[in-house]
Order: sequence, then structure tokens, then C-alpha cells
Amino acid sequence: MAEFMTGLKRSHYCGNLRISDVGNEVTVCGWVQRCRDLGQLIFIDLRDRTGIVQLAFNDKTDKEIFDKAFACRSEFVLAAKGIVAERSSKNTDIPTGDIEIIVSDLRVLSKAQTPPFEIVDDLNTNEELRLKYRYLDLRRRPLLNNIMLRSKVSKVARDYFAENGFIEIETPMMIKSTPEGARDYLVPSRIHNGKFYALPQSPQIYKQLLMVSGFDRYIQLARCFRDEDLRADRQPEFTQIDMELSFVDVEDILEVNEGLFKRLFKEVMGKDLETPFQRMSYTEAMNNYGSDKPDIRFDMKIQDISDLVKDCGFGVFTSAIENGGSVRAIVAKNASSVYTRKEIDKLTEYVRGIGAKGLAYVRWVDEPNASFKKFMTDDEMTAIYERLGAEKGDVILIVADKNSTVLSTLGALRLTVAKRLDIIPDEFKFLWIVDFPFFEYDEESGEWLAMHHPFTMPKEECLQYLESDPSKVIAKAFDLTLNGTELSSGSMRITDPELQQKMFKALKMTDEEIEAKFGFLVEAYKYGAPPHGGMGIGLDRVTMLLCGADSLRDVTAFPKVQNASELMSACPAPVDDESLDVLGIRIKD
RNA sequence: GGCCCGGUAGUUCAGUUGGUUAGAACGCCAGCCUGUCACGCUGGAGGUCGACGGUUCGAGCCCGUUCCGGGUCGCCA
Repeated sequence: MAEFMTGLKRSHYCGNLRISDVGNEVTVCGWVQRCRDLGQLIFIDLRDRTGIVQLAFNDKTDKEIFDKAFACRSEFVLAAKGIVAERSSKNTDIPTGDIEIIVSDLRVLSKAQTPPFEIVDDLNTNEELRLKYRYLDLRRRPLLNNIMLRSKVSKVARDYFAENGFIEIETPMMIKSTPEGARDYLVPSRIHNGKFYALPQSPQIYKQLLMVSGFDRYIQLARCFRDEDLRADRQPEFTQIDMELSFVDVEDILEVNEGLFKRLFKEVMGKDLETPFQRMSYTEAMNNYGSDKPDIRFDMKIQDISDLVKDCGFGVFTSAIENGGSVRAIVAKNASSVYTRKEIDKLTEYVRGIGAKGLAYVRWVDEPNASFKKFMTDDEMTAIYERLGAEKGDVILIVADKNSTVLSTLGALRLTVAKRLDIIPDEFKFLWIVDFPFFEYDEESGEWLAMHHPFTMPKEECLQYLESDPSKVIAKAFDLTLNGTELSSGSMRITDPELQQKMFKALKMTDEEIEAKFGFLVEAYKYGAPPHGGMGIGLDRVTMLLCGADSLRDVTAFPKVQNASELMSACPAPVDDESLDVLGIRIKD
């Protein structure tokens, strides 16, 4: 039978006791990390979220307490009262290593079964098992630290925005489904049989309406939901630091957020962050790095060599160019020893897997050795080496195809190669990506689609091309990236009902569609809407990068796994027929 | 939906060409031990080799299917 805390009250956290506490009577509570039984002497390491303190028991002083300590096992929950004493032999490995508690009252508040894995910091256990017993895994220091750091990020964000005149407002979790972009999670309605709410993918429309209401500066730590497949950096539910500002333009939003990150780094990491952050246009990012979220901690830019090879004898190159594509390359400096013929073959296989037809290369050990040498003249090869700045020891990787394939392939290769060569410095490089194109050409349908949501404001000077040449329209949209991860996405919004109508038309939406999906927003903008814009920062991703974690699972208390289920509670789960009946839902076999 | 990787005591792993009773370390249990701190010493328990089917005299190992987990492409306005 478990004991109670009656008469005891925690006076200190375990990890906070120091030599200055010696002689004081304290009460600590926590979990048994480890017992060391020396016969007539027992030591118990007691752990709480702050750390570990040693409890000492001697069978000469109090037999009853000693026997209780003898029966303790890992993960038992204890409360212990006693005098803090200096240790005769100190442990320099832990902050409380100078002292121990000579226990005069011990309560076993809860016994514990042997856990399925040891609660130790440097655990090397199958993640599946850890996720099934997530509450135990969260006892471990690395995970605990991540979750506490996350809490700090939230707090700093709230403080910062409050001090800068932002108002925190909650928007609904049950909203109307507007199935564009990501798939919605649907919530059936009992009262309205056959009708559904959706969980928000973001508070987008509501925060814009709050601007119409005049709240002027809005902030919310908003839960968002997307029913799409997971990745290490993508969970189906996630949290955004969501904001919207009135009477501003792009620059103002960037500035406010640079201030936030400066503050975050100072308070959470103790680091000074330089602002303003570097800015790069979308086109520049794509052309140089083959990505709209380039990792700029290392160089290895993509370079165009189409003009040098357009008349060469290698059909793969010339036909790519003739078909409107290009031939581009990256140079991996001093990589010829790592990238043997065999390793390059693996890269070739890799690029085939992501859409390229193949990979041409030059491996320069003593002499440059090009896979396509026999099609080229010496002059042509020399020109390529000069253009690329390639030298002995380097490996050149070349892709020829239509532009989008060339760039995305080399962009992916650039990252793979840099990781393999271990040339990415351990630092934080923020980068704003600006001047996104408004439309994206969809090759399948042959239509221009909105790259962003349809409320994104085009640059004023581009409005004239809206109908004549969509490719020329630049959006007032921007992303914030950090070390190759997209942290945030934002834009200025359209507030002019006439322009909004034109945008809907440009996106081929019918009046009925517009009315059904966004009628209330269009209506609202007729009653006086201030110019406004905003963005949402992925709180989970920010925390992940600050923690140096590889997966969002490591910064989320109860994450979902790849198939979007949660292993601990085994959800999602079927519901009984009665529940379905009430909702008027029948499951298809 | 496609591709790649993984699944053997509680945990992490080993397991030779398919061949006797599937091993080790840690953990767990018991005993001994007065200054440990990854305490030490002695002994012990613990296995549906993810599941199902096939090949074989014989399968942890070979083949097929399937389940679970990870990565990735598609997808993520």
C-alpha cells in the first residue's frame, strides 16, 4: 500500500540543492534513478525534472527507514525529508555532487514496475517502444530538456509580442472546410446530419477578419491540422506562432520577426543574433541552390554551363538544351577521395529516384576524368573547368534536363553531398526568401495556379500583367528559412474587393465557388479593411532546430508516427455503431 | 500509392554454408558487502527469433505474403 505525503511538503527540487544548503532540513520528491546497496549503507539517487540528488541511509540510525530504502526499486516515487550534509567523497559529475540528504522521513508514494526500458539519458532504444511508453520516455533528460526549451520559446514569443502591442486572440478549432491545398481533417456534426466542420490548417481567414475588426496586431499560438503524409519535419498537428498586422508592408513584418528571433536567441540560447537577416529572391534561390529553402551555411552553388555545351557532341546535353532545358553543375571541392566511382554510382541511382534521367560527372583525381569525355573536345572541357572553378581533387556533378528537374535534382544533390563531406558548419543562418512568383505553371493541366492562398497581394507594379502574362506577377509573399528548413511563411493580403474578385477570376474560380467558400470574407472587405499582412512561424520546427533535434517527434510531447497514428493511445481508433448512427455515418467496407 | 532500411531474452546486439539444448552485455530476482555514485562479488530466472504460409529429413537463416516502425518520392494552396 502506498504511503501519503501527510505532514510533508516539498521544500526544494532535487537538482537545485548546493553546498550552501548544508545543515538545512529539506524535503524533496521524485523518482528513484538508482539504488546502491552496500549492506549497512544504502544510497538512492532521487530524480525530478531539475536533476538528481543523493539520499543516504544508514542501518544504525533508523532501522525502519533503512528497511524502506532497502525495498526501493527504480522509478519508485518517493518523498524524503532530511538534513543536507556535505559528502565525504564528492561526485564532480553532477551539480549536487557535493552534498547528500541524510534522510529522517521517507515515504514510498508509489511503487513501480520495472520499466520496459531504462530511464537513462544516453538510451539507445527502438523509437517505437519509446513512443508506446511516451510518458516514460519523457522522464529522460534529453526529451525533458527539449520540452522545457519549447515552453521557453512559447513564453518568450508571448512576452515579445505582448510588449510590442499584439493582442492574443483565439480563433475557432471547428471551422468551415475549404479543401484547397492540404486535405482537411473533418469533424462530423451531430446536430447537422451530413454536414462537417474542419479542423483549421491555419487561422488564416479569421486573423484577416480580426484586422477588419480593428485589432490591428494579432498573435496566437495556434494549433493547426493537415491531413497529409508525415515527414521527420512534418506532423499532422502542429503549432504556429501566428500573427497579423495592420497598416504595414512587407518590411514591417520582417522587422518585427527579426526582433522576435533576436530575443529568442538571447533568452533561450544566450546567443546574440545579427539582424537584419540576409534576403534572397525566390528566383535567385532556385537558380543558385535549386530550392526555395536553401541551406546557405555552405556554398556549392549550382552553375549553368548550357552555353558551353550547346554545340558539343553529347546528345544528352544538347537535346536537353534544344528542348528548352539546361545543363547545370555543382562542384564538390576535394571530394574525389570520398566520391569513388562506386559512390558516384550510388548518387546516380539516387537522382534517378528523384526524377532525373541520369548524372554526368567529372572525377578529378590526378587528371580530370569525365564520364562523357569521348563526346567532348579538350577545349570544351577546359572551358567547363574554368567556368566552374574546378581543380584537382574535385568532383563535378552535372544534370541535363528540363530546368525544374535540373534545379531540384542538383539542389537535393548539393545537400546530400555536403552532408556526406561533412562541410556544413554548426551555426544558425537565417534567410528570408522574398519575391515569390504569384502563379505556378502546372504542367499537367496547363494552367496557372496560385502558389499561395488566393488572398496574397501581388506587387503593385505587377497588377497590369495579371491577365496578360501571369508569369510576370510577383507576390508580396515571403518565407523565413533557417539552415535549409522553412520556418515561416507570410504575405501581404488583398484588401480591395475588386482586386480580390480579379484574383479569384485569374484562378478560374466561379462566382458560385467564391461565394460558397469565401463569401463572408469578400463581404467583410466591403466594410472597410485596413491594409494588412502577417505570417505564421512553425513553433515545432523552431524548437527542433534550437534543440538540434532531427525530428519533430523529439520536440513534441505526444507525437504521431509516420502513418499519422499515435502509438501510446493507439489512435485513431474505430468507434461503435451507435456513435456513427448518431452522426448519420456509415463506414464503407 | 512507389522505392529503400529495419524487426532475435525486458533492452541493445551476436548468431558461420540451413544442422545437437539460440548466446553476450546491460537490466531484473536472490544472497553477501559501511562511502557508493554506471558500486562490487556470487548465484538465478528470463526466448512463439514480428505473424502466417511454403521449400527441406531439418529453417532465426532460403522463398512468398502480411503486420509494425523509420527514411524518402508523390503529397504538403
